[in-house]
Amino acid sequence: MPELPEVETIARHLNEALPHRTFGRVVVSRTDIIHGDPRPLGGVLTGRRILSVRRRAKRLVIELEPDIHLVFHLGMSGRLTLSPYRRPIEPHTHLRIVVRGTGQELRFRDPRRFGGVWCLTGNGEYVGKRLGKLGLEPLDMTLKDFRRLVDRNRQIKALLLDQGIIAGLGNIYCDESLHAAGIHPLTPASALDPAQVPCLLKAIKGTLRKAIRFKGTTLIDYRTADGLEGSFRTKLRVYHREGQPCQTCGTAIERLIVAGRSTFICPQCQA
DNA sequence: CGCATTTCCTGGAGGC
DNA sequence: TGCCTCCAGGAAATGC
Repeated sequence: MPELPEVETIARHLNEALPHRTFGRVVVSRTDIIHGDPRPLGGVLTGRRILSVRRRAKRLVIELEPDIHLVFHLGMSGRLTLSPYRRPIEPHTHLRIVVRGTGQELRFRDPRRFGGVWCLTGNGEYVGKRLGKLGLEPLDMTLKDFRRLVDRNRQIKALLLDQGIIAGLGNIYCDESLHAAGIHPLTPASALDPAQVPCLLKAIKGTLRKAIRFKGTTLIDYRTADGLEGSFRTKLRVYHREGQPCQTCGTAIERLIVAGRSTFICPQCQA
């Protein structure tokens, strides 16, 4: 489940390999995952020089000359890899783009198709579905920003998951951050103790930074751009650990449903 | 408007 | 072993 740390990991890798290179042949195997500019993707991308690869929220943005932004959203099962172009093509590979002079190609694969690709040209007039408005970057939030955002009567976990408010957190890092801050996910945000707000912000930033250092969390599908697993899974304190002891107090981790999502808590630390 | 719930999709897990 | 059902989740769509 690629969230901010996973997408950041992939973006950093691609930003080492791609800038100053030029895109070559483009093969689209499923047109319905491509949005934005309605022209055939090859016509837009082939021969264009790559300027940079960045992350915004859970999205990865490849900027090309002139004023072309290719946006990838990995959804739930999406993978974006740089692979030798002779390597066998895995099932559900929807898009391949040769990177000239490297013997490699960029491959976008997404079995569940919750993700997608947006080709934004000019002023980005043709956007299409599933590219809504984004809230603040968690790592850039100030305490003042955060206090303003959490001042509403809504379950804190649902609020943290809302990409229109804070953009980049998903199920794993919400649960980990709430545990680190000792906050129950059902707590109404506006009912947080004043001292808990800076604590939660620190927990969010600390959790994300640590996860980036470990190249993200691989549970099933996620891989780095060179196909490797992220190792933050071994650092998880609550997520996917139902029944196992809390590493702080030894109490068994419990699972509940919040905002329609599996949610893992320590009932002792997050009372 | 604001918030909660449902829906989309496939592979893997588990029951029998 | 094979067949069936259920579940995972990001975020748009729908419901209240």
